[in-house]
Amino acid sequence: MSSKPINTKTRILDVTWNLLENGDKTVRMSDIAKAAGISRQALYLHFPNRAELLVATTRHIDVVKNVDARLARSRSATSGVERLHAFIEGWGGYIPEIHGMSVALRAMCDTDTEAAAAWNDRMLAVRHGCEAAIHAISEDGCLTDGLTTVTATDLLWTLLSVENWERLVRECGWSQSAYEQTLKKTAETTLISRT
Amino acid sequence: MSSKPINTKTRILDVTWNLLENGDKTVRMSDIAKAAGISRQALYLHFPNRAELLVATTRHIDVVKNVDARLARSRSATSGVERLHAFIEGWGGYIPEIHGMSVALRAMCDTDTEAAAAWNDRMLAVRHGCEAAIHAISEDGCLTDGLTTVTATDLLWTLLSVENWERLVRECGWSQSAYEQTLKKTAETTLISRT
DNA sequence: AGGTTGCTTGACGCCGTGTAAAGTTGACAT
DNA sequence: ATGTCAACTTTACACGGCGTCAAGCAACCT
Repeated sequence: MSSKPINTKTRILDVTWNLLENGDKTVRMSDIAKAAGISRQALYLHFPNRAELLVATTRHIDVVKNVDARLARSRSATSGVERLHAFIEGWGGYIPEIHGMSVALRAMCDTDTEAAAAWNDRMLAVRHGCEAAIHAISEDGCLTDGLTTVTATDLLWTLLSVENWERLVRECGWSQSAYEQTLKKTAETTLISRT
Repeated sequence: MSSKPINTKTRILDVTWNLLENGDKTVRMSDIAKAAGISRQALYLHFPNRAELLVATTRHIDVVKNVDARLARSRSATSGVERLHAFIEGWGGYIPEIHGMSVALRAMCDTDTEAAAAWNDRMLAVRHGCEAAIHAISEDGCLTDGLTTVTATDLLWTLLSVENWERLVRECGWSQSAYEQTLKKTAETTLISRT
Protein backbone atom coordinates (compact mmCIF):
# COMPACT_ATOMS: atom_id res chain seq x y z
CA MET A 1 0.00 0.00 0.00
CA SER A 2 2.62 2.53 -0.93
CA SER A 3 0.90 5.87 -1.34
CA LYS A 4 3.22 6.70 -4.21
CA PRO A 5 1.87 5.34 -7.50
CA ILE A 6 5.38 4.11 -8.36
CA ASN A 7 7.06 4.11 -11.68
CA THR A 8 5.01 2.48 -14.41
CA LYS A 9 8.04 0.66 -15.75
CA THR A 10 8.81 -1.04 -12.45
CA ARG A 11 5.12 -1.72 -11.93
CA ILE A 12 5.13 -3.57 -15.22
CA LEU A 13 8.12 -5.59 -14.11
CA ASP A 14 6.50 -6.45 -10.78
CA VAL A 15 3.28 -7.46 -12.44
CA THR A 16 5.06 -9.57 -15.05
CA TRP A 17 6.96 -11.32 -12.32
CA ASN A 18 3.74 -11.97 -10.45
CA LEU A 19 1.92 -13.42 -13.42
CA LEU A 20 4.79 -15.71 -14.29
CA GLU A 21 5.29 -16.74 -10.70
CA ASN A 22 1.76 -18.06 -10.48
CA GLY A 23 2.67 -20.63 -13.07
CA ASP A 24 0.58 -18.82 -15.66
CA LYS A 25 2.33 -20.57 -18.51
CA THR A 26 1.49 -18.58 -21.60
CA VAL A 27 1.25 -15.02 -20.38
CA ARG A 28 0.43 -12.69 -23.23
CA MET A 29 1.44 -9.09 -23.59
CA SER A 30 -2.20 -8.12 -23.19
CA ASP A 31 -2.41 -10.01 -19.88
CA ILE A 32 0.54 -8.11 -18.53
CA ALA A 33 -0.86 -4.80 -19.71
CA LYS A 34 -4.22 -5.49 -18.12
CA ALA A 35 -2.58 -6.50 -14.84
CA ALA A 36 -0.45 -3.36 -14.88
CA GLY A 37 -3.51 -1.24 -15.54
CA ILE A 38 -2.32 0.17 -18.83
CA SER A 39 -3.11 -0.44 -22.47
CA ARG A 40 -1.30 -3.16 -24.39
CA GLN A 41 0.29 -0.52 -26.58
CA ALA A 42 1.71 1.37 -23.62
CA LEU A 43 3.75 -1.74 -22.87
CA TYR A 44 5.60 -1.17 -26.10
CA LEU A 45 6.45 2.36 -24.98
CA HIS A 46 8.51 0.78 -22.21
CA PHE A 47 9.78 -2.43 -23.74
CA PRO A 48 10.38 -3.00 -27.43
CA ASN A 49 9.13 -6.58 -27.37
CA ARG A 50 8.20 -9.54 -25.25
CA ALA A 51 11.70 -10.93 -25.10
CA GLU A 52 13.20 -7.76 -23.70
CA LEU A 53 10.39 -7.45 -21.22
CA LEU A 54 11.14 -10.91 -19.90
CA VAL A 55 14.85 -10.29 -19.81
CA ALA A 56 14.32 -7.01 -17.97
CA THR A 57 12.09 -8.85 -15.53
CA THR A 58 14.78 -11.38 -14.70
CA ARG A 59 17.23 -8.58 -14.06
CA HIS A 60 14.63 -6.93 -11.90
CA ILE A 61 14.17 -10.07 -9.85
CA ASP A 62 17.91 -10.38 -9.46
CA VAL A 63 18.03 -6.91 -7.97
CA VAL A 64 15.04 -7.35 -5.69
CA LYS A 65 16.04 -10.80 -4.50
CA ASN A 66 19.69 -9.89 -4.35
CA VAL A 67 21.34 -12.85 -6.06
CA ASP A 68 24.81 -11.57 -5.42
CA ALA A 69 24.38 -11.66 -1.67
CA ARG A 70 23.05 -15.19 -1.87
CA LEU A 71 26.10 -16.42 -3.64
CA ALA A 72 28.57 -14.42 -1.58
CA ARG A 73 28.66 -17.10 1.09
CA SER A 74 29.90 -19.75 -1.30
CA ARG A 75 32.74 -17.47 -2.34
CA SER A 76 33.93 -17.04 1.22
CA ALA A 77 33.94 -20.75 2.01
CA THR A 78 37.32 -22.20 2.82
CA SER A 79 37.23 -25.91 1.91
CA GLY A 80 35.97 -27.35 -1.34
CA VAL A 81 33.15 -29.26 0.30
CA GLU A 82 31.96 -26.21 2.15
CA ARG A 83 32.05 -24.22 -1.01
CA LEU A 84 30.06 -26.89 -2.82
CA HIS A 85 27.43 -26.95 -0.09
CA ALA A 86 27.19 -23.20 0.09
CA PHE A 87 26.80 -22.95 -3.65
CA ILE A 88 24.09 -25.58 -3.78
CA GLU A 89 22.24 -23.79 -1.02
CA GLY A 90 22.69 -20.43 -2.67
CA TRP A 91 21.77 -21.33 -6.22
CA GLY A 92 19.41 -24.15 -5.34
CA GLY A 93 17.54 -21.82 -3.02
CA TYR A 94 17.33 -19.20 -5.72
CA ILE A 95 15.76 -21.47 -8.32
CA PRO A 96 12.26 -21.38 -6.84
CA GLU A 97 12.31 -17.60 -7.02
CA ILE A 98 13.11 -17.44 -10.69
CA HIS A 99 11.37 -20.61 -11.77
CA GLY A 100 8.32 -19.00 -13.34
CA MET A 101 10.53 -16.59 -15.22
CA SER A 102 12.79 -19.32 -16.41
CA VAL A 103 9.92 -21.29 -17.89
CA ALA A 104 8.78 -18.29 -19.90
CA LEU A 105 12.25 -17.30 -20.98
CA ARG A 106 13.21 -20.80 -22.03
CA ALA A 107 10.01 -21.14 -24.01
CA MET A 108 11.05 -18.11 -26.06
CA CYS A 109 14.52 -19.43 -26.75
CA ASP A 110 13.31 -21.47 -29.72
CA THR A 111 12.07 -18.44 -31.59
CA ASP A 112 13.99 -15.52 -30.16
CA THR A 113 17.77 -15.26 -30.24
CA GLU A 114 17.78 -12.46 -27.71
CA ALA A 115 15.93 -14.53 -25.16
CA ALA A 116 18.26 -17.42 -25.88
CA ALA A 117 21.28 -15.22 -25.29
CA ALA A 118 19.88 -13.95 -22.01
CA TRP A 119 19.11 -17.42 -20.71
CA ASN A 120 22.43 -18.72 -21.90
CA ASP A 121 24.21 -15.94 -20.15
CA ARG A 122 22.45 -16.71 -16.93
CA MET A 123 23.30 -20.40 -17.15
CA LEU A 124 26.89 -19.51 -17.86
CA ALA A 125 26.97 -17.55 -14.63
CA VAL A 126 25.76 -20.63 -12.79
CA ARG A 127 28.39 -22.64 -14.53
CA HIS A 128 31.07 -20.31 -13.27
CA GLY A 129 29.83 -20.95 -9.75
CA CYS A 130 30.09 -24.69 -10.40
CA GLU A 131 33.53 -24.25 -11.84
CA ALA A 132 34.72 -22.35 -8.77
CA ALA A 133 33.42 -25.05 -6.46
CA ILE A 134 35.10 -27.76 -8.51
CA HIS A 135 38.37 -25.89 -8.51
CA ALA A 136 38.24 -25.59 -4.75
CA ILE A 137 37.62 -29.33 -4.48
CA SER A 138 40.41 -30.01 -6.92
CA GLU A 139 42.82 -27.90 -4.94
CA ASP A 140 41.91 -29.83 -1.83
CA GLY A 141 43.13 -32.79 -3.84
CA CYS A 142 39.95 -34.77 -3.50
CA LEU A 143 38.32 -34.60 -6.92
CA THR A 144 37.10 -38.06 -7.87
CA ASP A 145 39.53 -39.99 -10.05
CA GLY A 146 38.65 -40.07 -13.71
CA LEU A 147 37.12 -36.60 -13.67
CA THR A 148 38.84 -33.55 -15.04
CA THR A 149 37.87 -30.18 -13.63
CA VAL A 150 35.96 -29.59 -16.86
CA THR A 151 33.95 -32.78 -16.86
CA ALA A 152 33.30 -32.40 -13.15
CA THR A 153 32.02 -28.89 -13.81
CA ASP A 154 29.83 -30.20 -16.63
CA LEU A 155 28.40 -32.78 -14.30
CA LEU A 156 27.73 -30.45 -11.39
CA TRP A 157 26.24 -27.89 -13.72
CA THR A 158 23.93 -30.51 -15.11
CA LEU A 159 22.90 -31.75 -11.68
CA LEU A 160 22.03 -28.22 -10.62
CA SER A 161 19.98 -27.39 -13.69
CA VAL A 162 16.63 -25.72 -13.31
CA GLU A 163 15.11 -28.64 -15.19
CA ASN A 164 16.28 -31.11 -12.55
CA TRP A 165 14.90 -28.90 -9.81
CA GLU A 166 11.59 -28.78 -11.65
CA ARG A 167 11.43 -32.50 -11.98
CA LEU A 168 12.30 -33.29 -8.38
CA VAL A 169 10.45 -30.51 -6.59
CA ARG A 170 7.53 -29.76 -8.86
CA GLU A 171 6.93 -33.11 -10.48
CA CYS A 172 8.07 -35.59 -7.84
CA GLY A 173 6.89 -33.41 -4.99
CA TRP A 174 10.15 -33.15 -3.10
CA SER A 175 10.45 -30.41 -0.52
CA GLN A 176 13.00 -27.71 -1.16
CA SER A 177 15.11 -28.95 1.72
CA ALA A 178 14.98 -32.55 0.51
CA TYR A 179 16.10 -31.30 -2.87
CA GLU A 180 19.02 -29.37 -1.45
CA GLN A 181 20.05 -32.15 0.87
CA THR A 182 19.91 -34.88 -1.74
CA LEU A 183 21.70 -32.80 -4.32
CA LYS A 184 24.44 -31.99 -1.88
CA LYS A 185 24.89 -35.66 -1.15
CA THR A 186 24.72 -36.70 -4.78
CA ALA A 187 27.23 -34.06 -5.82
CA GLU A 188 29.48 -35.00 -2.94
CA THR A 189 29.51 -38.73 -3.60
CA THR A 190 30.08 -38.36 -7.32
CA LEU A 191 32.59 -35.52 -7.31
CA ILE A 192 34.53 -35.92 -4.10
CA SER A 193 36.61 -38.94 -3.25
CA ARG A 194 37.68 -39.61 0.32
CA THR A 195 41.45 -39.13 0.51
CA MET B 1 15.41 -46.59 -53.21
CA SER B 2 12.19 -48.51 -52.95
CA SER B 3 10.53 -48.48 -56.34
CA LYS B 4 7.15 -48.36 -54.65
CA PRO B 5 6.02 -44.79 -54.02
CA ILE B 6 5.05 -45.81 -50.48
CA ASN B 7 2.11 -44.70 -48.48
CA THR B 8 1.74 -40.93 -48.25
CA LYS B 9 0.97 -41.12 -44.56
CA THR B 10 4.16 -42.94 -43.71
CA ARG B 11 6.10 -40.69 -46.06
CA ILE B 12 4.85 -37.74 -44.06
CA LEU B 13 6.00 -39.39 -40.87
CA ASP B 14 9.43 -40.14 -42.30
CA VAL B 15 9.83 -36.64 -43.60
CA THR B 16 8.70 -35.09 -40.31
CA TRP B 17 11.17 -37.22 -38.48
CA ASN B 18 13.92 -36.14 -40.85
CA LEU B 19 13.21 -32.45 -40.50
CA LEU B 20 13.11 -32.63 -36.75
CA GLU B 21 16.23 -34.77 -36.60
CA ASN B 22 18.26 -32.13 -38.35
CA GLY B 23 17.70 -29.86 -35.39
CA ASP B 24 15.33 -27.74 -37.44
CA LYS B 25 13.81 -26.19 -34.36
CA THR B 26 10.62 -24.56 -35.55
CA VAL B 27 9.36 -26.84 -38.27
CA ARG B 28 6.09 -25.57 -39.67
CA MET B 29 3.31 -27.59 -41.17
CA SER B 30 4.10 -26.04 -44.53
CA ASP B 31 7.73 -27.17 -44.28
CA ILE B 32 6.63 -30.72 -43.67
CA ALA B 33 4.16 -30.60 -46.53
CA LYS B 34 6.77 -29.26 -48.91
CA ALA B 35 9.27 -31.91 -47.86
CA ALA B 36 6.64 -34.61 -48.34
CA GLY B 37 5.78 -33.26 -51.77
CA ILE B 38 2.16 -32.48 -51.01
CA SER B 39 0.15 -29.37 -50.27
CA ARG B 40 -0.11 -28.06 -46.75
CA GLN B 41 -3.81 -28.85 -46.77
CA ALA B 42 -3.26 -32.46 -47.68
CA LEU B 43 -1.41 -32.80 -44.39
CA TYR B 44 -4.68 -32.13 -42.63
CA LEU B 45 -6.30 -34.95 -44.55
CA HIS B 46 -3.93 -37.32 -42.74
CA PHE B 47 -3.44 -35.66 -39.36
CA PRO B 48 -5.95 -33.41 -37.64
CA ASN B 49 -3.32 -31.04 -36.27
CA ARG B 50 0.34 -30.49 -35.56
CA ALA B 51 0.25 -32.14 -32.15
CA GLU B 52 -1.16 -35.39 -33.46
CA LEU B 53 1.31 -35.40 -36.30
CA LEU B 54 4.18 -35.13 -33.85
CA VAL B 55 2.73 -37.76 -31.58
CA ALA B 56 2.22 -40.09 -34.52
CA THR B 57 5.79 -39.45 -35.57
CA THR B 58 7.16 -40.48 -32.17
CA ARG B 59 5.17 -43.69 -32.35
CA HIS B 60 6.47 -44.23 -35.84
CA ILE B 61 10.06 -43.82 -34.65
CA ASP B 62 9.41 -46.26 -31.83
CA VAL B 63 8.32 -48.86 -34.33
CA VAL B 64 11.16 -48.27 -36.78
CA LYS B 65 13.85 -48.09 -34.12
CA ASN B 66 12.31 -50.83 -32.09
CA VAL B 67 12.37 -49.42 -28.57
CA ASP B 68 11.03 -52.55 -27.02
CA ALA B 69 13.94 -54.64 -28.21
CA ARG B 70 16.38 -52.09 -26.87
CA LEU B 71 14.94 -52.29 -23.41
CA ALA B 72 14.46 -56.04 -23.39
CA ARG B 73 18.03 -56.62 -22.27
CA SER B 74 17.57 -54.64 -19.09
CA ARG B 75 14.56 -56.76 -18.20
CA SER B 76 16.53 -59.97 -18.49
CA ALA B 77 19.41 -58.82 -16.30
CA THR B 78 19.86 -60.76 -13.10
CA SER B 79 21.52 -58.45 -10.57
CA GLY B 80 20.42 -54.91 -9.77
CA VAL B 81 23.62 -53.33 -11.01
CA GLU B 82 23.45 -55.20 -14.28
CA ARG B 83 19.90 -54.12 -14.72
CA LEU B 84 20.83 -50.52 -14.00
CA HIS B 85 23.64 -50.62 -16.54
CA ALA B 86 21.55 -52.30 -19.18
CA PHE B 87 18.77 -49.77 -18.71
CA ILE B 88 21.11 -46.81 -18.95
CA GLU B 89 22.58 -48.26 -22.12
CA GLY B 90 19.14 -49.00 -23.54
CA TRP B 91 17.42 -45.75 -22.77
CA GLY B 92 20.52 -43.58 -22.89
CA GLY B 93 21.30 -44.96 -26.32
CA TYR B 94 17.77 -44.29 -27.49
CA ILE B 95 17.76 -40.62 -26.53
CA PRO B 96 19.84 -39.44 -29.51
CA GLU B 97 17.34 -41.10 -31.85
CA ILE B 98 14.34 -39.29 -30.47
CA HIS B 99 16.03 -36.10 -29.43
CA GLY B 100 14.82 -33.94 -32.30
CA MET B 101 11.29 -35.19 -31.80
CA SER B 102 11.44 -34.58 -28.09
CA VAL B 103 12.45 -30.96 -28.55
CA ALA B 104 9.48 -30.31 -30.82
CA LEU B 105 7.04 -32.22 -28.67
CA ARG B 106 8.14 -30.55 -25.46
CA ALA B 107 7.87 -27.15 -27.09
CA MET B 108 4.20 -27.86 -27.79
CA CYS B 109 3.46 -28.96 -24.25
CA ASP B 110 2.91 -25.37 -23.09
CA THR B 111 0.07 -24.78 -25.50
CA ASP B 112 -1.27 -28.22 -26.32
CA THR B 113 -2.63 -30.62 -23.74
CA GLU B 114 -2.51 -33.52 -26.14
CA ALA B 115 1.17 -33.07 -26.76
CA ALA B 116 1.73 -32.72 -23.03
CA ALA B 117 -0.10 -35.97 -22.40
CA ALA B 118 1.92 -37.79 -25.03
CA TRP B 119 5.24 -36.57 -23.68
CA ASN B 120 4.18 -37.27 -20.14
CA ASP B 121 3.21 -40.76 -21.06
CA ARG B 122 6.55 -41.37 -22.62
CA MET B 123 8.42 -40.10 -19.59
CA LEU B 124 6.28 -42.27 -17.38
CA ALA B 125 7.39 -45.29 -19.35
CA VAL B 126 11.00 -44.32 -18.73
CA ARG B 127 10.18 -43.90 -15.09
CA HIS B 128 8.86 -47.43 -14.96
CA GLY B 129 12.18 -48.62 -16.29
CA CYS B 130 13.95 -46.69 -13.55
CA GLU B 131 11.58 -48.08 -10.98
CA ALA B 132 12.29 -51.65 -12.07
CA ALA B 133 16.04 -51.11 -11.85
CA ILE B 134 15.70 -49.57 -8.39
CA HIS B 135 13.57 -52.46 -7.20
CA ALA B 136 16.16 -54.93 -8.41
CA ILE B 137 18.85 -53.01 -6.54
CA SER B 138 16.67 -52.85 -3.47
CA GLU B 139 16.08 -56.58 -3.55
CA ASP B 140 19.81 -57.12 -3.74
CA GLY B 141 19.81 -55.23 -0.46
CA CYS B 142 22.21 -52.57 -1.59
CA LEU B 143 20.13 -49.47 -2.04
CA THR B 144 21.94 -46.54 -0.48
CA ASP B 145 20.81 -45.75 3.06
CA GLY B 146 18.46 -42.84 3.35
CA LEU B 147 16.81 -43.49 0.01
CA THR B 148 13.41 -45.06 -0.36
CA THR B 149 12.65 -46.90 -3.57
CA VAL B 150 10.51 -43.93 -4.55
CA THR B 151 13.09 -41.23 -3.96
CA ALA B 152 15.75 -43.39 -5.59
CA THR B 153 13.48 -43.76 -8.62
CA ASP B 154 12.90 -40.01 -8.68
CA LEU B 155 16.62 -39.45 -8.63
CA LEU B 156 17.49 -41.96 -11.33
CA TRP B 157 14.65 -40.72 -13.47
CA THR B 158 15.97 -37.20 -13.14
CA LEU B 159 19.53 -38.21 -13.92
CA LEU B 160 18.38 -39.94 -17.08
CA SER B 161 16.25 -37.09 -18.36
CA VAL B 162 16.52 -36.02 -21.96
CA GLU B 163 17.42 -32.56 -20.73
CA ASN B 164 20.49 -33.86 -18.94
CA TRP B 165 21.53 -35.76 -22.04
CA GLU B 166 21.11 -32.58 -24.07
CA ARG B 167 23.24 -30.59 -21.71
CA LEU B 168 26.07 -33.08 -21.46
CA VAL B 169 26.19 -34.35 -25.02
CA ARG B 170 24.97 -31.42 -27.06
CA GLU B 171 26.05 -28.50 -24.96
CA CYS B 172 29.15 -29.76 -23.18
CA GLY B 173 30.23 -31.85 -26.13
CA TRP B 174 30.49 -35.20 -24.41
CA SER B 175 30.57 -38.28 -26.57
CA GLN B 176 27.67 -40.68 -26.29
CA SER B 177 29.88 -43.29 -24.67
CA ALA B 178 31.29 -40.78 -22.16
CA TYR B 179 27.71 -39.86 -21.33
CA GLU B 180 26.68 -43.45 -20.77
CA GLN B 181 29.77 -44.33 -18.81
CA THR B 182 29.60 -41.33 -16.53
CA LEU B 183 25.91 -41.71 -15.94
CA LYS B 184 26.36 -45.34 -15.03
CA LYS B 185 29.01 -44.42 -12.55
CA THR B 186 27.06 -41.50 -11.11
CA ALA B 187 23.93 -43.59 -10.73
CA GLU B 188 25.93 -46.38 -9.19
CA THR B 189 27.73 -44.29 -6.60
CA THR B 190 24.63 -42.42 -5.53
CA LEU B 191 22.14 -45.27 -5.53
CA ILE B 192 24.13 -48.34 -4.64
CA SER B 193 25.99 -48.81 -1.39
CA ARG B 194 28.65 -51.46 -1.06
CA THR B 195 27.38 -54.11 1.32
C1' DA C 1 0.39 29.97 -24.65
C1' DG C 2 3.30 26.27 -26.33
C1' DG C 3 5.82 22.11 -25.57
C1' DT C 4 6.81 17.78 -23.52
C1' DT C 5 5.69 13.41 -21.32
C1' DG C 6 2.89 9.50 -20.69
C1' DC C 7 -0.62 7.48 -21.84
C1' DT C 8 -5.17 6.05 -24.81
C1' DT C 9 -7.86 4.37 -28.81
C1' DG C 10 -8.34 2.18 -32.98
C1' DA C 11 -6.62 0.22 -36.96
C1' DC C 12 -3.48 -2.57 -39.46
C1' DG C 13 0.23 -6.05 -41.20
C1' DC C 14 2.56 -10.44 -40.44
C1' DC C 15 2.69 -15.33 -39.42
C1' DG C 16 1.37 -19.80 -38.34
C1' DT C 17 -2.54 -22.90 -37.37
C1' DG C 18 -6.65 -24.71 -38.70
C1' DT C 19 -11.17 -24.76 -41.69
C1' DA C 20 -14.01 -24.68 -45.80
C1' DA C 21 -15.34 -25.37 -50.48
C1' DA C 22 -14.89 -26.31 -55.18
C1' DG C 23 -12.03 -28.39 -58.75
C1' DT C 24 -8.70 -31.97 -60.83
C1' DT C 25 -6.94 -36.52 -61.67
C1' DG C 26 -6.62 -41.36 -61.91
C1' DA C 27 -8.16 -45.94 -60.75
C1' DC C 28 -11.72 -49.12 -60.83
C1' DA C 29 -16.45 -51.02 -61.66
C1' DT C 30 -20.08 -52.16 -64.58
C1' DA D 1 -18.18 -44.79 -71.84
C1' DT D 2 -19.85 -43.48 -67.89
C1' DG D 3 -20.17 -43.10 -62.92
C1' DT D 4 -18.12 -42.87 -58.77
C1' DC D 5 -14.79 -42.73 -55.25
C1' DA D 6 -10.40 -41.46 -53.15
C1' DA D 7 -6.50 -38.65 -52.93
C1' DC D 8 -4.97 -34.48 -53.65
C1' DT D 9 -5.00 -29.44 -55.36
C1' DT D 10 -6.05 -24.42 -55.23
C1' DT D 11 -7.94 -20.54 -53.30
C1' DA D 12 -9.75 -18.22 -49.61
C1' DC D 13 -10.64 -17.14 -45.05
C1' DA D 14 -10.98 -16.87 -39.62
C1' DC D 15 -8.38 -16.56 -35.44
C1' DG D 16 -4.90 -15.44 -32.12
C1' DG D 17 -0.66 -13.27 -30.75
C1' DC D 18 3.02 -9.99 -31.77
C1' DG D 19 4.50 -5.69 -33.21
C1' DT D 20 3.65 -0.97 -35.62
C1' DC D 21 1.51 3.38 -36.72
C1' DA D 22 -1.01 7.59 -36.22
C1' DA D 23 -4.00 10.73 -33.98
C1' DG D 24 -5.61 12.49 -29.75
C1' DC D 25 -5.88 13.78 -24.92
C1' DA D 26 -4.53 15.31 -20.25
C1' DA D 27 -1.22 16.87 -16.94
C1' DC D 28 2.62 19.26 -16.04
C1' DC D 29 6.33 22.48 -16.86
C1' DT D 30 8.12 27.37 -18.02
